[in-house]
Amino acid sequence: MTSPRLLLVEDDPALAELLEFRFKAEGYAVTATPDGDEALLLAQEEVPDLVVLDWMIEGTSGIEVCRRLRRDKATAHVPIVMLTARGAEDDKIRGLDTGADDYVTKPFSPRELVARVNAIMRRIRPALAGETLIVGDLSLDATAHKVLRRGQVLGLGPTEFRLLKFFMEHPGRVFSRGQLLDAVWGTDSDIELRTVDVHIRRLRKGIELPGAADPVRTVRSAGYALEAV
Amino acid sequence: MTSPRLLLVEDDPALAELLEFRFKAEGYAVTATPDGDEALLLAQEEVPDLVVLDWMIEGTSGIEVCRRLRRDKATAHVPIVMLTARGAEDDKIRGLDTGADDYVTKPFSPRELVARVNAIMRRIRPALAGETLIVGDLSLDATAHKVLRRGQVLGLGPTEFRLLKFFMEHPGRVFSRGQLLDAVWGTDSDIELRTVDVHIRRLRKGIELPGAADPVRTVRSAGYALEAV
DNA sequence: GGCACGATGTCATCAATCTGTCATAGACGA
DNA sequence: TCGTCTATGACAGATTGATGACATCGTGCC
Repeated sequence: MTSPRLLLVEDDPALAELLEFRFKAEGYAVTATPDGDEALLLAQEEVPDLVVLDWMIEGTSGIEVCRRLRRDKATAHVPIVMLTARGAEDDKIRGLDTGADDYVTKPFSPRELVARVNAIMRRIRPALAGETLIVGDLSLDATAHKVLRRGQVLGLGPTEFRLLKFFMEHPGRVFSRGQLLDAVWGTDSDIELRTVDVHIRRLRKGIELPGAADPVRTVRSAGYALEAV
Repeated sequence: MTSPRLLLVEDDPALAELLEFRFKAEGYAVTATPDGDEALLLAQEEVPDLVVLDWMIEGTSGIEVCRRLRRDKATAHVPIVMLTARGAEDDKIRGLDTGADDYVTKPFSPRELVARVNAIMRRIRPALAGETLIVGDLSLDATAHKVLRRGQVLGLGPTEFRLLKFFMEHPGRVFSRGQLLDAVWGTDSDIELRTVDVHIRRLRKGIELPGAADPVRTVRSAGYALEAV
């Protein structure tokens, strides 16, 4: 399993280094930058699993970075943890309303920040935190690379496994073929959109059980979704 | 769509009342109790969408409640926000590690707590956090691409879906056929005005329910509107 | 090296559904 | 009543998704 990718945007070199060390110790793949604009570029290049963002940074301001991350479809759903100065109450709330998922007030203990980030990771990408995903009668253990349906072990190919995992991380949501290609195959893949259809079919075939409804919903002219049930 | 259900566990009557008031104002269906054991019973009876839990409460302690909520399969995935005393750093981290999703340190501003709860709701249940359009007995979830009427799932074609979505974004307003073409088909489309009539009919047929009035209003020589009801 | 095998990406084709237009019947207001 | 505007059923063409087949590629095994 790949480590969860964390983008750290912090312009105090000492603090940045400390946090990078801590997060790496927790098993995160950390990319750090002191600059807001560069952060946006990095986020576009490779979408991180979580962003830790200082409010007061060089270049584009923290809230602006937050807003832009939210505006771009690819990064719109990446959780953001803001680091704010103590007492700036309005800033905090504005941050949360802008789309940050959490904030931590300086000065903070690294342990606290790590605990908060872990809590969010558990919630957002349980598979990355070594937990079992459960949607309807499906359960997927990313660590063991195992998928069960009603207790039955299913045999899925690698691509179908990643596809199902992605669906289970966002149950109910509809994704276009392009989004699925980006998420499951990678943004740099150069693959026919129609190929997604074929893998959807393979996934369906892989998870079908007699007497159980097909949880993969086709949304004409929009894409596919995993039925939340 | 129903309001998100929030279970509030707080034994300070004044604070409990204040928070209950605030959360109700935000559109939550609040159930409040001062007692940890009762909280567990209530949570089993009707699984809430989110729990706000004071660390120091009568009966079973906060962390124990948290642990038990996590242990029970039905409530294992319900987000929990803890209220802790200032400075109890270890408690905070223990709380997060136990499975709480967030905590707020007393004394806190109700606005902050509400903002945090909203942020979590956005993340967890987008459908419950205002990303669902609701007009009368219709509800439309754009991310899941689903339309419900009185809880019934409706099957709409792509164009009817876009048409209804547009209407629901501007309930009550009358739009000419030209405006509808621009908004739903795109400004560069080159389509007969009369075609709108046909899709209005298809939309009506798609959302009709026995015993329910037609919410699409025809305004002679002007256009159509979705009845705000 | 040579072979078997599973995985993967593409195609061609079929079936289902959707769409825009018409012609006609019906409703409404003056 | 008349003229105007809307509702409706039918339809052919266009999209879109499902499916089976196939060539390729890499891996492990002999």
